[in-house]
Amino acid sequence: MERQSDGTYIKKGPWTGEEDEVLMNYVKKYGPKGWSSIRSMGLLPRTGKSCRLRWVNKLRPNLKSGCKFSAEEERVVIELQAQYGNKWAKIASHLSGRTDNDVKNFWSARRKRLERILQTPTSKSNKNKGKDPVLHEMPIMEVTPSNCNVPLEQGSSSSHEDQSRKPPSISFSGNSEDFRMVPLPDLINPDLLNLETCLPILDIPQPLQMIPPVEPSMNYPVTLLPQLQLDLAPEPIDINFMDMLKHQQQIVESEESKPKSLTLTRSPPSTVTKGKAQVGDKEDRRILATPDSFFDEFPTDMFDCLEPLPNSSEW
DNA sequence: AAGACCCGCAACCGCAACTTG
DNA sequence: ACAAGTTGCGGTTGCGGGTCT
Repeated sequence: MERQSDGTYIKKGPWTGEEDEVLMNYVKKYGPKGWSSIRSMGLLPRTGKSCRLRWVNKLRPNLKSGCKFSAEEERVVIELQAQYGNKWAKIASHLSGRTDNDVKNFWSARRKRLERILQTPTSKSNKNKGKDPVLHEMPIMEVTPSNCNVPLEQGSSSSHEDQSRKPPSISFSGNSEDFRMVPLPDLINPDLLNLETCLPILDIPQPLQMIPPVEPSMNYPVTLLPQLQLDLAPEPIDINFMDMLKHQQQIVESEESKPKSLTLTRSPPSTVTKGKAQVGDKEDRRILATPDSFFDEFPTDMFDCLEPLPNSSEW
């Protein structure tokens, strides 16, 4: 309780069931408005702000409170965050049953996880060995916005302009000395965290997963990151981000157990592609890894079986 | 068993935008 | 036009539960 200058008290902290009930009754009677009058009417010793927040975040009907974000919701948040920035209310409006607070908390938790994973050196990772022994040191895949197919609103991020001038860059290798470590500030850049949206191959709709693994000798020029080749294996893919990271880590570890000469860089041109993909220099090979170029390499009719994504009103 | 640490979540705070008199 | 009140939003913090040492 906090005493106000007018002698009244304002309660803060967790809400009780009784308070919730009073608030529900108020909304039933007067609608979700006039929040300040709840206190002035003497119904609750809470500020109007507090009442509104409680209603919006916990008492509103059709909320998915306590329910973890699904892979699809995660994907939507990531795409919309890239598009709108930290406009949590706007993003939440695309997700039924989610509040801006939910989205905000989800995003910050996700960012913290990534920062930890991408930043933590092997020696420190022992702390987590009980929780997740698979995650020791992650190779960094740096993906710039220019190779993401996420539509960007004008002015949504000032950093995009600079980054778009750089060539698309994906640095990935099984040899630790080949890892390109990205400074933390870059990692925090949300655009660089959008691995799912930057690598839509990992978000393969179900029918596509039925496609058999691609052989390097096939006629279709295919440009795959090494882990993506493995990802095309018949087993189902969980696009949950943490699972994806674990999956990549397992691949890295299995590759590391092979002779040193076998690195995780993509296969030599002669074994990978033909046509425009048949290039040798580092930079061109990076460009080949963009999502667009990846799909461009498939026969145009192979996506006929895919259902279009539902629009946001259907979510 | 106890303390340290980590993590998710609920709630608060400050500010900006909007509304009303 | 302006001030006061209200609402909405994004950032931050503190608490409680779970896990590890």
